[in-house]
Amino acid sequence: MLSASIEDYIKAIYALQRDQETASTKRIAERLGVKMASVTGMIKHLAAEGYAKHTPYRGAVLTERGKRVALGMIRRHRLIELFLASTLGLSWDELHADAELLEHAVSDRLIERIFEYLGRPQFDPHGSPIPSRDGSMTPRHSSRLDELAVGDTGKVVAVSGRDPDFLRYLTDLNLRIGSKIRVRDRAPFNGPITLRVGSRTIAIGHEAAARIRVSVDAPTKGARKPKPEVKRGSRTSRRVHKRR
Amino acid sequence: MLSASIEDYIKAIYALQRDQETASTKRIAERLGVKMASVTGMIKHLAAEGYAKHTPYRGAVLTERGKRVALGMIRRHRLIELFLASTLGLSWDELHADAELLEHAVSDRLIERIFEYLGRPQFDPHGSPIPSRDGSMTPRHSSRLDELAVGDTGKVVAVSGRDPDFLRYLTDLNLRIGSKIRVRDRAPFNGPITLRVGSRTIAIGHEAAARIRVSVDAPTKGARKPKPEVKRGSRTSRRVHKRR
DNA sequence: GTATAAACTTTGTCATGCCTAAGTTATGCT
DNA sequence: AGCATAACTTAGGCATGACAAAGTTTATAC
Repeated sequence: MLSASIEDYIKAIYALQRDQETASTKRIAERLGVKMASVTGMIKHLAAEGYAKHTPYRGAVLTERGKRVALGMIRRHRLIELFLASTLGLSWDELHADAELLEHAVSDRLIERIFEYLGRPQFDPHGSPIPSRDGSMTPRHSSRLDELAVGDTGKVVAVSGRDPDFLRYLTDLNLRIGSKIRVRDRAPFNGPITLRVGSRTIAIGHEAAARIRVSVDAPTKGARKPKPEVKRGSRTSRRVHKRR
Repeated sequence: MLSASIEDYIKAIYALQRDQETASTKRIAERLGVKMASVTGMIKHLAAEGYAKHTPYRGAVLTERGKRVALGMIRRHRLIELFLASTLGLSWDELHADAELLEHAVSDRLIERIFEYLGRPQFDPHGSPIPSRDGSMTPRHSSRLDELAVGDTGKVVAVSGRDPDFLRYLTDLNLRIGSKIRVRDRAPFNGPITLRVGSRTIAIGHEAAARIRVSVDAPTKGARKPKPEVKRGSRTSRRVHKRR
């Protein structure tokens, strides 16, 4: 059995190396709230145990074995989140913290029971894919909201942050998984993006928009869809400023 | 925050001092699967922290503070068991082990959500009372099955072991919480007790019967209820021997 | 009333997983 | 190139929670 600490380190390295190529000591330390020296020590341990490879001063990379552990943890985490949401009705901003605690304590048997109970789900309450037992994930065909063009319509399929404040902010804007949206305007110079969500018109900053994944509808007749011109948006319309 | 170890020790001492007056080092060690030396050390720590009082060579007794912690843990444990049974449909022999792991990882917030979700329940799946937040428990008016007289009828309200084999044995006999039973015979010399359970007639040993709590029906007209003569039973009937 | 066994405590050790302080390597700026 | 600085590692320590070995107390038997 792996200790909770080891599991956390492996998860952290996995998440970091998804973005950068390699997980630096500093980033791991920040993520886990420990000092860099502690990370160095643990990385060595992980390397000795065959979960990671360590190139001094260059960071850590998971081995296949390490990745398997990481995917297992993510599976647990996401199933627990979905389970808590489905049964207790926890809102998406509350889920992460509790799942983080529980993921180390739930037996494999229980995880599989939960998996079956939920009907072998593919996605968690944030729209992230749940790895299967063998580590494969259903990929998804989605775009970042900040890359949509004016006039595009689509549906929110996932968000990529877990910060409760961010998630509550989205809830306030009526944005949740499944929300239908239409891009009304994109202010230039990375300004806010104006959206139609249900019957409301909202404006959202680029940073937030980049964390929202949307499946874009195929353009229908009559709808003009300017080619995905990412650099600057139209400057036509009234901007809406009611963030926060 | 208390460590999982400390919580386990406090729970163990609580359980032991419910039976004996005081929890001996040896019993605690057996219960927790650690060596006596470790127990001595931890008891000292608990005493220093104000959770227990330690009289050397005489064992440990919880303080009020310690009892409060213990009741909190029992509350968590039982709510988790009931939650897992209600949602995932785990059988009563599977519950204890998982609850034991989870009770250290579930946040207070989550426990209260579970409590509400379950409709503020009073009893867990084994019929044991769930302490309220302030530590009080609904007492129950029940008798040990081995103390019933021939002819008595009643309903199983609780069992006091958590051993999966024992619980599965009861399930095999059709005995579960709520089962209606009638005592058909009590063999002498602590022999088996013969019961009617639904449409089946079963025999159960004294040891097992002592772990089963029954709420006895008030005697109705026509039913003869010999005064609770515990020492020896009638020797009338065919005995049934199909244990195990 | 002493011998002996069982229960208990003391002392010293070990593994984890964290820390601080101090030293080393890599990088980027001039 | 040379040097400042950020990133990283090393070394030494500390707290927890376990253990084994050895010593002490209590209970029990004779």
